[in-house]
Amino acid sequence: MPNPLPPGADRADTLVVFDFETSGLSPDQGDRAIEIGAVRLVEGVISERFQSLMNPGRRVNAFIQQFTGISNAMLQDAPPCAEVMAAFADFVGTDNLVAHNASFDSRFLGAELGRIGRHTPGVIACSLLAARRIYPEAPNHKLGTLVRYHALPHDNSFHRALADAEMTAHLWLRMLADLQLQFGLGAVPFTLMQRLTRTPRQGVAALLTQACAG
DNA sequence: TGCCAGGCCCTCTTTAGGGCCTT
Repeated sequence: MPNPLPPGADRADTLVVFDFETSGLSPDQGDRAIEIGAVRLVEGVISERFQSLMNPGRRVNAFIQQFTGISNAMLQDAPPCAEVMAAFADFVGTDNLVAHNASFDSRFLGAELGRIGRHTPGVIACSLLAARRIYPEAPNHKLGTLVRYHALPHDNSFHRALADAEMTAHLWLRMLADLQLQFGLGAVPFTLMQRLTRTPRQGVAALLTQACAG
């Protein structure tokens, strides 16, 4: 179901978590999206899923095919990027967004939507930056490591867009739950998570304590 | 498991360098 909350509702558990598979690391170097996966969270529950391969109009290299399991044959039969991204923009609507290492996914989101004259008005938060602050003791902050570290649900389908988006959503919800438990917060505001990811590590406890008191 | 880039973040820093993350 679409987000039923009024526009502007400040909840970190109601948004769209998304992930791209791409032909490389930089849209500025000609790399394109080849798959997008997303889940909509509504008050902490996955209510909708979005997934599609997309044909970038060029072949992807052997490394990407091996890394993602997405072959050129699969992409040849996929709808074009423009069609998929238009549908994704409609799916997102005005919701806020979350991605793991959002600086990467937001660059591709902006590049692909820019090609079709669309944009998503919501703000993008980063689960990687949040995890570095909430779990500084983790072995590292790769998505797969954090999923295993917290024994979060997964089906071993790493590096596919929908699977990674679902794992990111579970990680995000786990972080919200841990903050609620540790600091006695109610529903965690999205704006608080944004501030968290911009706060130096040594200032995180003070920020959350202040949020709890306020 | 690498390269391509770019933002974040730590430190043997700030007039910089390099590791971590993403595909």
